[in-house]
Amino acid sequence: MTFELVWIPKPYIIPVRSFGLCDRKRVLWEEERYTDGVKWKFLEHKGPVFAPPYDPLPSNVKFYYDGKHMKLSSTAEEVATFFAKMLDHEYTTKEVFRKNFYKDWRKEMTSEEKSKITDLNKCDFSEMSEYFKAQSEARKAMTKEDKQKIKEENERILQEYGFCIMDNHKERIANFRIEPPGLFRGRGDHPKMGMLKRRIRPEDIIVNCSKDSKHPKPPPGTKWKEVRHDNKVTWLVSWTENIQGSIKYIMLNPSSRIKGEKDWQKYETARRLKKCVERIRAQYRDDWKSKEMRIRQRAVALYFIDKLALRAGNEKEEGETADTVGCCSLRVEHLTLHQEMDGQEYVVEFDFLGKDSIRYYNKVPVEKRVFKNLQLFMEDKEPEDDLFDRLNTSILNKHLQELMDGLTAKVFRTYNASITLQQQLNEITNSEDNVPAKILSYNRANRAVAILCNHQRAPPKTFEKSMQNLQTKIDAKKEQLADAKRELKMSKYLLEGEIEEQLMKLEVQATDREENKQIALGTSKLNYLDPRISIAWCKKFGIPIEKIYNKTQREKFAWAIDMAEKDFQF
DNA sequence: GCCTCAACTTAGCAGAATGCGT
DNA sequence: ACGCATTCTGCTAAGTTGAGGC
Repeated sequence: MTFELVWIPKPYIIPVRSFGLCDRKRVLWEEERYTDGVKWKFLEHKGPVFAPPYDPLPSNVKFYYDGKHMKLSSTAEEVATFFAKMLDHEYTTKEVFRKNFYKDWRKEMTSEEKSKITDLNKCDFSEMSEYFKAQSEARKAMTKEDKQKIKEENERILQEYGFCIMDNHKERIANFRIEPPGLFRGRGDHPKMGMLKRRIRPEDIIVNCSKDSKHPKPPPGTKWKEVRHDNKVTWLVSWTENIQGSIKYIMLNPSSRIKGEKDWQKYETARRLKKCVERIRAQYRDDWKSKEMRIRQRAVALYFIDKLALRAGNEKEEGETADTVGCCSLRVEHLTLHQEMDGQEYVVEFDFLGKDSIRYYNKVPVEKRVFKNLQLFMEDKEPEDDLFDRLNTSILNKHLQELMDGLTAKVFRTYNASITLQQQLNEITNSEDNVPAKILSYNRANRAVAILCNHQRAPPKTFEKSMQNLQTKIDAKKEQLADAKRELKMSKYLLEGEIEEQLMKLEVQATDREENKQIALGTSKLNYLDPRISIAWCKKFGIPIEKIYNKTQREKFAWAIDMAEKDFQF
């Protein structure tokens, strides 16, 4: 997969090799393409910003064990403060959380502390907790000047550590701050919740930069674990985290050339799928009849991935993470088959926890053949058995690769999300509508995608109240309109028109908010919807892009803003 | 064919920043 | 200008993918 044109983002330093086309307003330059997985030729940065060292509690803030004051060693105290800061959270009451915390906390105690502290239930962190609450209040109540000082200091750190130079471009770094120590809280029912996430030191850090760059310096008196010069990868800094033993990275911001180009490429792959998706669908439908079990399973799984936008579903190590599944890892217990339901034939009821332990619940009528296959796959199995016992993501992706270059399971999610947005926009946008009504249409199209991808959120805590407030405003506006109609003034019609428009705007807002109660639009907007669709739509209907994308999003999608014309179709 | 691991994308949430009505 | 509501941003967990070792 190569692209002749390379998009060059704005903050470039020296436009080397800008001999290519810079046609009209597009900012497309022809630049040397790297081959063999080379990601850059020059990379210079200042290294990470470490978490501030532990600041011990003032002596009047006490910890009590079994009702008696006990002075903790600095190390044990630090870990205790992590717990104290979470005291108001429900999960500090969970058995698993407490058990994991206690086990890891003990490791940080002196032998004396270990012998004294033998029961977490006898530990009283409440004074510590109150202290932190007071601190947080004090921070909120700071004077403007003090707040301004902190802001300026943060800005200074950002300017110093938040940027790097990669191949003539000054680029923003995404996460240049090292994750501070604390207690791990996974999502959902995580077996490792409460474990101590340890402090990262310079000795844990691998720095990646180019040989000919000014290397980042470790803090005085420390050393990096390693400095390497691997230009086949995009990260600047990495370290191994102690909870799962996985590697964490510092990488570039989504606004960077390297991320933007990858994003562009992702959508181009999805557009190539568009050209052959009907062929692929015909194929998997045909495969439902295969005499080989593995092929039938593959075909039904692919059908789910395509129709329901399920994730691939890798196997996970039991006991290491929350019990969640995707398509290939579905178990018999996650499906219920209904020969007939609510007047529909062959209904499959899905109920499982997906990524981030978000529940997927759906009732879907399927083709008779799919239904019969599912019955076959579930025959003689226990609820906890795999539905697709002859399939995994590796087999599936190898098959997909044969169907189309660059095709993997996740491309279907991107494709179906983007094509849905495009179709919805084409269908429901009314060119006669005013701007707020058009934006409601846009949000509805976006919502259709979020529902497809099962992007949920907890309803905002203030939801009911905010709906009420809005309704109050609407009522007031209606009254105002009635008043205006009663009055006989020169400016009557002008005024009426204005109020009607304001009322309409409020009503649209109320509809939008209500429909969005449990739906999260952000994820699909950021990761699944080809931004060129939205930008073209804005241009076509005269909607300012700012109404659709905020500043961060406009930076991330700079490539698309540069290249999409009003007639772009996904 | 497994399995493991590195590298990268995708995800929801909490707290900070901003906006808006009074 | 102030206080609350809303939006934005940062954070980091949790996925997917492909390569490489046996």
